[in-house]
Amino acid sequence: MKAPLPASAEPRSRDADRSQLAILASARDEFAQRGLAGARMDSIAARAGLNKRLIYYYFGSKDDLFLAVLERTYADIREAEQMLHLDEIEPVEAIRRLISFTWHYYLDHPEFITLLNSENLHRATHLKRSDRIQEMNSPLVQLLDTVLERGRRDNLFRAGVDPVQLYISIASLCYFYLSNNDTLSAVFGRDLRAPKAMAQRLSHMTDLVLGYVLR
Amino acid sequence: MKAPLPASAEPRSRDADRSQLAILASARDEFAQRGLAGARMDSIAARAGLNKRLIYYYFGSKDDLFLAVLERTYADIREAEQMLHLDEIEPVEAIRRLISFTWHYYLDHPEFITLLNSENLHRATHLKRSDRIQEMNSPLVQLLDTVLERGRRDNLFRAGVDPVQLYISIASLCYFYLSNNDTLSAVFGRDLRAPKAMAQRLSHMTDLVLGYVLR
Amino acid sequence: MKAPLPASAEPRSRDADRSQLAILASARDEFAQRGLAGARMDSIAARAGLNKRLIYYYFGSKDDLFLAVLERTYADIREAEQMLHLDEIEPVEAIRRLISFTWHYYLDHPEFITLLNSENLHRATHLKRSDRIQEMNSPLVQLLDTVLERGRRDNLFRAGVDPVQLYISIASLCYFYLSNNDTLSAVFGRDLRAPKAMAQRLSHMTDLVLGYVLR
Amino acid sequence: MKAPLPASAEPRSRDADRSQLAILASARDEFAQRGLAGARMDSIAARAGLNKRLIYYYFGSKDDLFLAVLERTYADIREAEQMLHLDEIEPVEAIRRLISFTWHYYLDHPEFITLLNSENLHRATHLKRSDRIQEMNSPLVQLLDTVLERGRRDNLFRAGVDPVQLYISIASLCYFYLSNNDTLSAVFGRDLRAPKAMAQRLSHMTDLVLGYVLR
DNA sequence: CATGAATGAGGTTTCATTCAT
DNA sequence: GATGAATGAAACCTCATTCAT
Repeated sequence: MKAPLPASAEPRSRDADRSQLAILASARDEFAQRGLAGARMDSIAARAGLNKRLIYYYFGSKDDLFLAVLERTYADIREAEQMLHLDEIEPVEAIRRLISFTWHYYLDHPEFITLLNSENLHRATHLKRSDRIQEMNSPLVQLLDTVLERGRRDNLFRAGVDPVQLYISIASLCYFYLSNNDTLSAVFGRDLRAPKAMAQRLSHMTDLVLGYVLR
Repeated sequence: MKAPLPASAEPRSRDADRSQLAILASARDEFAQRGLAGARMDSIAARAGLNKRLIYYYFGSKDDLFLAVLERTYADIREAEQMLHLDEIEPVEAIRRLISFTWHYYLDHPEFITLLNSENLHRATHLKRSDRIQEMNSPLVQLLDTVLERGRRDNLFRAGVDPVQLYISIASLCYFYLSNNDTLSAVFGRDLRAPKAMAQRLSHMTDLVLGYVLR
Repeated sequence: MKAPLPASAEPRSRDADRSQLAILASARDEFAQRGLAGARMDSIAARAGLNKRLIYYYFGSKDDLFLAVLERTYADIREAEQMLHLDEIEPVEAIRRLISFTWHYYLDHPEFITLLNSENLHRATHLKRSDRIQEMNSPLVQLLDTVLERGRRDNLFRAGVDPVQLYISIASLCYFYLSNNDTLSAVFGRDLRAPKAMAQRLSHMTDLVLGYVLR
Repeated sequence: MKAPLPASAEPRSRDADRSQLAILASARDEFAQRGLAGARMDSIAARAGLNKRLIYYYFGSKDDLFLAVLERTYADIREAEQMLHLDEIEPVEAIRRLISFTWHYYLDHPEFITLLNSENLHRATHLKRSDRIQEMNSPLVQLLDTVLERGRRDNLFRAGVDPVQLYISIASLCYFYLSNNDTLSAVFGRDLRAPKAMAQRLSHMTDLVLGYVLR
């Protein structure tokens, strides 16, 4: 999950690229762990093993850096989604795969959740400023639409299911359980992160969604 | 939405209770708007119309104040839940009412969402320190269990539904849509807060859950 | 050493006297432990088990309270000195007794040392303001003079010993060892508070002074 | 007396060493004048002509700065002691020189006394944390031992004199008179700082110590 | 490309003291 | 006589950012 970030476009200098990537990676971790206000530019520099001044040289400001991290975060998940190939498998299996993918992606990328929470606390002000905002729209919604359509045509799925709503619901089910795990565990007095609890959750979510879409 | 706590009064009130409540109310708003790290003690004092020193006099520190706000936040929702009386209505209606309540409570109490997000960013460290943590457990889980049981006995509901999982799922569906509304709206390029979208969401969530629990 | 302070002159109210004494005692301990700047009015009130406002009622301000503590501290040692009766014993024994008394008084009253250090840090500004400053002059200097005179007349002691200088020297030897005990122990790497070290110190001081005054 | 550390320079010096020395020098003066609790970081920065933030940049905290000042204070006196060469002169003269040096060092370095008093008020907690504590042990104790041994071999000095005790006693006699000068002057009602009084004191101390060590 | 030095503004917290009863 | 409530000033310390090399 904290694998080296892939290199960007045209390389000017190996060192420059490496430095920028190191900053992005350490910024992602720091913002994810402490939130935007809680993150420290000093910590980001220290984590990256680079001078603080360099962050400003490459990214301009804390907020701009945060946006850069967000953009990369979205790029990463969109890239991972490319591997799903929901259009190549049968509808029920496609639904299962989408739930499983969403679940495991959030699980493997906890920074995704806390970064989005931070951005939502800020009313998406950074994202709205982004030039690449249209690239962030998931192609999965479109794909899910065709999956639902195929399922319905096969008389398996119910009609009238909105793919956007379903996509959001699947995200909801996975996201909330993980994002609120600590408070839920504290309040319920049990460890919702235990392997058994995790398996039960995935199973429940799948039952819930399939119970709904299947006729 | 900020009803339970009375607004701050004229200064020099010499009314300890009123001062504490005013601080709690303004702290709740400030923490909710800016997060724990982003909140400013100065702003909290100003919002409450009281001297900053008084916050420390009554609450000790920023973290202790945050915990006090969390405790009250949980107390508020638990109190609201008392009104639901899920045990007095028929199972399908009870499910509908639970979803509707959850949805509208989050809608009317946006601070609930951001406060919990802040606490989860901090791995529930404040809550774990609370003496009243056991009081935060929702009685709804127990009630939901009896609802499911009644539904099953009437041959309406499927068997084997875990009330904890279902309770979390209903919370998930409502919470995520609202908590991530800004980023979702930005990325999808449409206003998910529009009245029509909101109505569709409530309808979808109800269909989803009922589609699952009904045989 | 922290024995209840003796009651003052005309009693108005038992409670009033008791409160004032409690404040003085707790102030003495707080000032002694933390110095004037380091002492906290809150702590003094808490130690005394009384309301902070009462301190101002009785003593006016932190500095005035400090002076009150100093005055009492001097009064205490002057009172203890009354018991010495140096004029009733033979000269050599009188010298021994004076050294021993000084040593043990400082030992039993560590607050004496730190309070005086605090006042010296402040260039004796409080004492100079005191009305009772003349009462603080030790009668021992006068007594020591007669002791030295008797010793010289008996042909035991050398002539020309200034009683003020000797009085200060005896105080020096006892005071410094105790006041600087912690830094000395740290630097020398040995525990100068150990019983054996303490006994050796008293013995050395006695030898030093007697070695000087005896012909 | 404040010689060793160069005075602060023009701002924007961009000279790390000079800045650190300027901070140390001004911190030494501020701590010496007001004690640890009474010292103000603002004053230290102002005295040094540097930004307050820089103090934290270089020294971390008020307590760490205080320790740095203490370490330098000890280093300074140890360095001065190097010049004494007690092993190169005859025993009686060596004793005289040691007393005179101690007296004049304290006289020229009043900060030495108040800094040590502050550290003793804090039970040597800073020193105990120091890595360089062993460097603070005075080589004079060892030298004094050989002086005493030589004097005894020449049949001049008495036997059985503990060099540690004597070293401490000499320090006591000089230190206390100066450290407690203000309260003593106030109580005795005479100016113990007057040149004549100062000369008498040095003379008395020398007589006292020599009267003891000489057979 | 890279960095150590430096800073102004502002952060949380503390303090002696006063107010109102 | 006694107290809880309240405060303005200032304390220590932190932060994002810029300077100078």
